[in-house]
Amino acid sequence: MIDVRLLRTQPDSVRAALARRAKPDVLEQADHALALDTRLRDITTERDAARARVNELSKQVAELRRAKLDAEAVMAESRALGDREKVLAEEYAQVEAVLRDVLLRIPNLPHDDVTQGMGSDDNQVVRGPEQLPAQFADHQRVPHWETGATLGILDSERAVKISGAMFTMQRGAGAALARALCQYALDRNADAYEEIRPPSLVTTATLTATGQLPKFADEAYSIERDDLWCIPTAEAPLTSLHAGEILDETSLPVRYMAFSPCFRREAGAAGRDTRGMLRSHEFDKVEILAVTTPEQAPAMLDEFVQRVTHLIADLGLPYRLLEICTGDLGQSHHRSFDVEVYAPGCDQWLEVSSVSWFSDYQARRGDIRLRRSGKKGTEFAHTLNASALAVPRVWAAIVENFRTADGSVVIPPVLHPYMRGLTVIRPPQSR
RNA sequence: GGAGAGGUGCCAGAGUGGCCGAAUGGGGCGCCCUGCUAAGGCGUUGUCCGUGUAAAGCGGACCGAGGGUUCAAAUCCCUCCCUCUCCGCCA
Repeated sequence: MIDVRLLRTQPDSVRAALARRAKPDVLEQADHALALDTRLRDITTERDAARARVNELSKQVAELRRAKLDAEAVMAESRALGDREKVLAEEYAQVEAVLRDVLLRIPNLPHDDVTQGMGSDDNQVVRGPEQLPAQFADHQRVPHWETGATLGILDSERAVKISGAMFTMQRGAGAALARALCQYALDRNADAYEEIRPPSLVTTATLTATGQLPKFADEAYSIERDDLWCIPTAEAPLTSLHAGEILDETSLPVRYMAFSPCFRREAGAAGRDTRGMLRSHEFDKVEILAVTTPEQAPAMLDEFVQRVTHLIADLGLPYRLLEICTGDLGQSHHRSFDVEVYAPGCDQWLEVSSVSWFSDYQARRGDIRLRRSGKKGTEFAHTLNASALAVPRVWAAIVENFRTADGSVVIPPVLHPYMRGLTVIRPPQSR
């Protein structure tokens, strides 16, 4: 949520920042919010004045009663004011609800350094190779779903039988590889990050804090009977870990990491990436997340980029780092980078991580604040997160990049400790 | 799922309609006292909204959440959530 007071006091600069997102309806929403805010403050003023008078009259009634005098006249005035107050309170609740809904749908203000752009085509490659297909051998040009089926490590058909389209299932060494990737990502960050095993089902409030609700409800699985949602990412429960709390400045930054399943309806992606493991309704991911002071945030963003890229680089996968432009920035994002891995078999750059800084946008929604020593009052914290490792796409990239001429897949050495001694996944006939 | 108990400030805990934003104790912070420590004395200690250039001040709200009754609600009524105990069920 953006700061409504900032919108109130500096509407022009807020509008200018929002305009950079190249989404025309956003400005209309901002203007709508501004109008609602004005109305709400008018109501507040009148309602508080009425309330103040009622409080005063109530004291008079008490005094009159104690003096054994008639209080009926005072009570009558108070009654009338009470009626007026009730009307105002109703309108207040109504306006507030609409304002809240509008505010929840207004995206975050992009950081000044984010490059201007209309969409994903304008994202800038910050680091890494422009794709050079020639350097890949023919035996690497086999899509992972083919290799996976041949090696018996991916059983998409049965996954579909069990759960329907866009679910996947790994078997044997393939299942071990998926789990190894999780373990690897967790172990690599355990030096500074507390491991959390969060719930996979969360409340509406939790999913609202991070920004998935209310605007992207269609993307999440809901469990209506119990008013719960399946998490689309561990970002949701991790961010709400400190919801409603006031953190001491000296305790920041706090760093968390979590393995979790992620559930996505992929409502807008019907027909896309239907084969293999590039897009599915359920996948595993290791997420890292930090809550910081505003000053700590930029350095934390750098730390996240470093950690994620090193993690990928040490697997031996070709990757590149992109800075997301204003037109492609997610709703909650203040600034973000994507890490993409090249998969030669399907000839695609696969997004395996998104590193994001949310400024105080999520913290305001989730009410995560910090207190500075010696200073009165509180302020909103900053949140950042990154996928440390999105399992299926990295799995796919490994199977494609490390496929050898005989159809085997060589396991990256950093994963050997987690593979029960297996270093190469060989075709059945040569085992 | 059934029965019972309970949710009050940083913590413990009092408060059953007005003088309660809330006793008391502990903790924290500040000052004083003491050679040091211990003990002690005095003071102070929440959040949010509106108003205000800001501070001060003023007004409002907050005793799990939401609604209701009343001139007036921490206190009475209703619904929900959560915690604890016992029973049942279960990994």
